[in-house]
Amino acid sequence: MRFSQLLIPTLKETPSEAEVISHQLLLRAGFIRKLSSGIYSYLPLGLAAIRKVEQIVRQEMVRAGAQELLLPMVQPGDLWQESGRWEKYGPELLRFTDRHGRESCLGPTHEEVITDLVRMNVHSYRDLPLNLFQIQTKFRDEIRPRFGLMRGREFIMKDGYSFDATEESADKTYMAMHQAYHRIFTRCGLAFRAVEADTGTIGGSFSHEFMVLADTGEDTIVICKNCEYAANMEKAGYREPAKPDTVPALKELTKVETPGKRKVEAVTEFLGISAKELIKTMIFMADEKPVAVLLRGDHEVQSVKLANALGVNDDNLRLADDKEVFDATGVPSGYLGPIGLKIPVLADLEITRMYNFAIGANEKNHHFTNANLGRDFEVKTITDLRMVTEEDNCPKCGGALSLTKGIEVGHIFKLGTSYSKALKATFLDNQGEERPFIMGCYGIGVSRTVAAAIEQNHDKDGIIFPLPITPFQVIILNLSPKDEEISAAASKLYDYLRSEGIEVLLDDRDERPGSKFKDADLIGIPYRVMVGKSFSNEGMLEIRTRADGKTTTLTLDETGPELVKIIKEALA
RNA sequence: CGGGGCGUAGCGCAGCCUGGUUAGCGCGCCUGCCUUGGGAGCAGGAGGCCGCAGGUUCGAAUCCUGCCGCCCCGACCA
Repeated sequence: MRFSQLLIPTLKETPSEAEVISHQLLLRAGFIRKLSSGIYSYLPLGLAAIRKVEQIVRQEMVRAGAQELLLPMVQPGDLWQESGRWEKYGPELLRFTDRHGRESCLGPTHEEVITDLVRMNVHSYRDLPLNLFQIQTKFRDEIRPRFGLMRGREFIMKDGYSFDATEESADKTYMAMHQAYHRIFTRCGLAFRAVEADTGTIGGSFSHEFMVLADTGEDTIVICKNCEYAANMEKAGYREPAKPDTVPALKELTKVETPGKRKVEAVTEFLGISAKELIKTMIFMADEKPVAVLLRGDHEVQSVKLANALGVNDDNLRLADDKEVFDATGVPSGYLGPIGLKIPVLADLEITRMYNFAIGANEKNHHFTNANLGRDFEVKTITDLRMVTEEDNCPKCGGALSLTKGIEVGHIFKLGTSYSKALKATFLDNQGEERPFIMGCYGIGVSRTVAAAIEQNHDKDGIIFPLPITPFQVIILNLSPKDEEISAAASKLYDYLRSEGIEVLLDDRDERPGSKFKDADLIGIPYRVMVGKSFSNEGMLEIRTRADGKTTTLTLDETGPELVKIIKEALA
């Protein structure tokens, strides 16, 4: 394509609305434009990058045995009523009524539709397993869209759904998808980790998130520095340290006055102890009923772990406010402790390794010191309820853990039979018995992947596209469009590369060289060829790689084949 | 939804506090000259319902009220 004919509205300045780097660069490089909050138009370059990712996704899905179809975006409310999600899904589901008064919605995901399709058309184990996917624009009325393509309301997603007859087969499918995802993100040239994710209240057996490692990621993930272990915070475990051989002597429980000392920091400072020698008592409202949670002073609650321990939905769990705390315990917050508490109490595992610790006395302005579990109070439910820290060790190998940020670009999920049961989607097995399909679902945020790639690959001058997902592989800069000799050389190279199947952009604009260099860097095309002065003087062209700025000087006849060679090798 | 911030030319901003002629600046855009290896220079030019609607005032971009939009922080997710 010729630059002069493409819509590439680059910007010299950064629009103030863009906070993260991918958003800024996508805007500046003329890849996207915002229409409305969380809704973007994809301009030619942006679309080209998206298509590249789509193509990789498509190839790997098909390679893994999935087949592509395309499902409707507008979906009848009835189906969602049937699955029970019309009520459950919440305001993220954009609902509307059509002219006949039928309730409808824009598809944020397609479990209902695909399950309906399969239940109507697949009836025998002989037709299984079945793995279907689509690449489509999704709409989720996000509470807060942000970061450009990273979290839009409208976004392009690959969603796949599998149907198996047996657990073994379903697990095999899951593994195949796990591998396919691995290949996809590797091919996209991204640094990523597959992390274990929480399966939530749906109760599926396993789930992995594919996270691109980037500082601007919205999620914190835990990775082992030593082995392959990786998990998100909701799921991350740790290796329990060995119990000390000898239990220290239990000291006498003592009530001390701690006037006005409510926060962990204030209490520990006042008592002259560390936060590791104090147990804090937090009150949560679970389904609007109060529960107390015991944690070591310096630890933080992991709400999903807590929700799972309580058997409630994460959405229905929140920290109690001061009034609720007082109503539930009769004690103002800040002086709570497990001794004599009338509401259900859960404790984090860590407290079983603590002795002679401080706790609230359930009395205003008082705490206990030298409290001990078992002697002074009992807790029925003791389990892992906290955020993992970098002080913890890997649950798999015992190595050091590190917390890093990631962008979730893919999520695979073994669903089991929750949807097939709800929608009565069944088949006959080889014994003639009716069984619900065992399902899995597999998502990839395609537009988000492009944003994530940019987060991971850029410098002060702009984007540095990985070759597999770049909108163009080569950009030729005609530095003197008015010079016939130079223009002819640029065109010749352009034609040659195109005939070799190379995706090439020819900057034929009547602009000064400086602007062309800047735009080429900004757009991030991996290889740049300069045709200018050195061609008219010495008959030489320069190839420059965007990533490292290295240049090679070659003749016109050498340049084309050299580029073809480099690109073919890099993509092999 | 809770908290914070912002709406002035395509983009980035000043002006607003302390109302007063024709609303500025940089970039971009158009024309001409000139220039051509890292966003040149000169000259000329186009482009604004100052987010919208009310109100106060002789007079509102500026003060007041309401609404709308956008961005950031939290809970959600590909």
